[in-house]
Amino acid sequence: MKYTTPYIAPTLTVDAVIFQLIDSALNVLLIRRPNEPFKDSWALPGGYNPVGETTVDALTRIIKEKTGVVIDTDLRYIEQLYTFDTVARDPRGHAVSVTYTGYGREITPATDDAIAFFPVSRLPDLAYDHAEIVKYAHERLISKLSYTNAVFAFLPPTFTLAELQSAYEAIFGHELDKRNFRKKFLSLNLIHETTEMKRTGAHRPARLYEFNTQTLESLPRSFD
Amino acid sequence: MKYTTPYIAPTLTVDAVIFQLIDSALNVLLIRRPNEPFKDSWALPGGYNPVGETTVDALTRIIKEKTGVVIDTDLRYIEQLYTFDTVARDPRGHAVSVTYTGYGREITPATDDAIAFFPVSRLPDLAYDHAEIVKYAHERLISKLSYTNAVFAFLPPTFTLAELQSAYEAIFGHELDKRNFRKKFLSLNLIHETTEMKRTGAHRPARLYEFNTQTLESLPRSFD
DNA sequence: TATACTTAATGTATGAAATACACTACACCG
DNA sequence: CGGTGTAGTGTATTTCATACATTAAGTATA
Repeated sequence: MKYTTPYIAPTLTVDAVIFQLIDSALNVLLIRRPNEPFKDSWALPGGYNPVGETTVDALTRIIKEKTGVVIDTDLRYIEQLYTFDTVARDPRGHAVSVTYTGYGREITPATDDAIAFFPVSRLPDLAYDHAEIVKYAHERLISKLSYTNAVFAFLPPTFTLAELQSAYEAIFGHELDKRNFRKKFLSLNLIHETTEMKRTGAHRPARLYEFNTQTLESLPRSFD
Repeated sequence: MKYTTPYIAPTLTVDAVIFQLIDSALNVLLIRRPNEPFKDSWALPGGYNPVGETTVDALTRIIKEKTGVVIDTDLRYIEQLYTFDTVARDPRGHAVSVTYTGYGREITPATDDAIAFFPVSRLPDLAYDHAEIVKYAHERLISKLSYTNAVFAFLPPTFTLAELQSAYEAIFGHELDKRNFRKKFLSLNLIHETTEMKRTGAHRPARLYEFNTQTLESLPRSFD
C-alpha cells in the first residue's frame, strides 16, 4: 500500500432476504423504513456491521432487533448471497452491503405494521437497490432447489407429496406433472414415508413423509 | 440503529483468484508478501478498499499495481466469489475481504521473483485463509464450466477440439472420452468451424474452431 | 515413392432418464 | 349408498449418457 492519506473504510452493512411460503406462495420479509433516506418505503431488514462483529453475527443481532425474527431458530437454512457495493447505492455515502438469504417456515415476526411478509409476485417498490437483491435471491433459490435438497427448509417436519410439489411450484413459478414429480423425487432418496396420514376434508387422506436429513445436500442429478 | 458508541467499520479488502492454463495445467496467480504479517509467504494479490471506490475498481487498481496484470484487458471473465469476514482472519485486526475470481489466457504479470503463477495441484503454503479461498474458487470454476460456456475465457480465439478438451480436463482434474466429448460439445452449438487448420508436427492437422460468443451464457443442459 | 509415425476424426449399440399422458382408490359427507 | 374431492399409480416414447476401436491425413525419412 502506498497511501499518503490515511485509510478510511466504507460503511459496511448487512441485509437479509428471508423467504417462506405463505398460502402456497413465496413471500419475503420486509420492513417499512422509519427514517430517511427512503422513509416509509419498504426495504429488506438490515443494518450496520461494526468492526469486531462477523456479518452473520451482525445480521443475527440486527434482524432480531428490527423484526423479532431469530435467525438461529426461525430459519432452517441461511447462506451468503452477494456483496453489493456500488458507491451510489446509499445516498448517505458509500456503503457496502453483504447480503444473506435464509429460508424457513412459520416465521412469525414481531407484531408491527412496519414488519410484513410480501408475496414475491406482488412486491411494493423497495428502497435502495433492494428490488435487485430480492430478484437475485429468488434466482439463487430457484437454482438451489434444482441441485440440492434445500426445499426441506420450507416444509414442516412431515408433509405430503402434494405439499412438497406445491413448494416447488410456488418457488419455480410454474406447474409440475404430478406423476413425474413423484417418480423423480422419490428416486432421489431424500425422503421416506412415515406411518402417519394427513386427513383434511371429505376425501382420501395423504401419506406423510419426512426428510432423511435437515442439512443441505447436493443432488446426484438436477431437478426442474 | 441504537449505538451509543460511534460506528466504526471493519477494514475492507479485496483479493483476486486469477486462473489461467499453462502447459495444460490450471494455474493461479500469487505474490510473495514483502511485509508482515506472513512476510515472505505466498498470497493472493489484493489490498485495501478505501471509501469511494467500488470493489472492482479497487481490485483493478491494486492488481495492476502489485502484479502488472490489467483486469480489463488481460482477463476475459471476472466475477465476485464470496466475502470472507471471520474476525481473526487478519492478525492486524478485523478485515472483511470481498474476493473475485477471473479467467484469462497468456496473462503476463510484471517480471518479478515475487509474482508467479503456480499450478493449483502444487500450491505453496498460503498466507491468511487464502488456501481456502483458492479451493472455493476452483470449485466455483468447475461448477461454472459445467453449466456455462466459461471455458471460452481460457482459450485463444481459435482452438482445436483437442485443446478444448484438454482445458476441461485440466480444470476438472480428470480425463474425458474423446468421442463423447466432441459429440456433446458440438451439440451445444457454442462453437463453429473455421476454415483454418492447425499444423503442428508430422501428423494430420486439426480443424480450428471459434466460439460463437465471448460472453458468458448458460447451457441448456449441464456438462461433465 | 513407399512406409512409418503421430495425432485427428468418426459411429453404433446399450442403458438410463425425461416426458407425456388418464384412470382408479379412498375417505368423508349428506 | 351415492357424490365429491384429493391421493395415488404405470406405460410408451424419446432423448441423452456411456462405452468403446478403427480409419484419415499430413510429415519425415529410408
